[in-house]
Amino acid sequence: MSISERDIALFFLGWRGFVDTADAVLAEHGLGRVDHRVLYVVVRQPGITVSELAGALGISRQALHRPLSGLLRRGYVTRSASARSGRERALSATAAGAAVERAATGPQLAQLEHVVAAAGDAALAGWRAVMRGLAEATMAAAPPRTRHLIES
Amino acid sequence: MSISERDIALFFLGWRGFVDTADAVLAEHGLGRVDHRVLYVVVRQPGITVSELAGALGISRQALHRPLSGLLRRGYVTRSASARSGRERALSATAAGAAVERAATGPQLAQLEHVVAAAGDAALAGWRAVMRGLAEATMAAAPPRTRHLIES
DNA sequence: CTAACATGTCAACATGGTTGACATGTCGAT
DNA sequence: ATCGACATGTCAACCATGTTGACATGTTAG
Repeated sequence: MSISERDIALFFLGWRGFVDTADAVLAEHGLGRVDHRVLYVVVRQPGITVSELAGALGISRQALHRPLSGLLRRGYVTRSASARSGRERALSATAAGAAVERAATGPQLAQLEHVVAAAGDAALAGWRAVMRGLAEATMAAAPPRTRHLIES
Repeated sequence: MSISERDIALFFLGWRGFVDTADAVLAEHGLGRVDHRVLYVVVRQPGITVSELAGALGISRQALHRPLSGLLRRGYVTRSASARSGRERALSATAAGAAVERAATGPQLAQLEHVVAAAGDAALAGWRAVMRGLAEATMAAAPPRTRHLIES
């Protein structure tokens, strides 16, 4: 068994199906994909700085500015002084922010559970191994906080 | 073993690593991600119609118009009368179009091969099973030609 | 004190997508 | 033969997400 060109289509279609699941929920809250990604990281890495967050998402600080401002304005994220340094800001999710993140992430987890229930635990292990491998290259250039997202 | 929240991050990072691989090549040719997707499908489904292509990519006919015009102008894709019906157009890739598609897809296949060489064939089988499951929901609403992309 | 650093913010622009509207040509059914 | 449904081409206005470049402000380290 070896790699087929179809695996590329499979990857694309699988990713699309997965993303669509969250999009449906996010639309009800007037949020976009970026907002979901920001909330996802901030919920799991409370106290993360702006630069670290931008690095984890793989976008520039300027690209982060608009969506982050929106989340701050809606009260989903708070920005406070960092404990380490006064020039850094510590970002955290509010209860409301964590709730909306959970609302978007939950269905995705359920979808994965459903698929794995049919495919088996061995399939999940294989899926993780391949995904880890693919993420490696990108991870090397990413800030430390990024790695925390997928490691214990 | 069960689904973890980290699997979502793993999925995102894996997808990003995979897409970045093709992006690097595409940038050298002055093409974008859409162009790659269009070429990928057209190469594998020669004679596909405009509507079918839009459906397979999951975008509107209007969204397809700009990138497709560009690919026609550059001579990567041809548009001819359909054999079935005079109101349909049959899209096909030229030799140049197939070449640039191969240049972008090749490194992605190599990356997958590399990862699977380390993770093992069982991991690949598991990865495919999970991806197939995730693609299912989306596939149901997609045109028949879409399914051909991942089936024999 | 000064230079490096983290941040906030604005502007101009690229890419990829949406909906709506309208014209053209073709096919099928009456 | 006409008429409606269909596939397409194309334009416009707009949205979401990203880029680079520039510049201001406050903070920390040497």
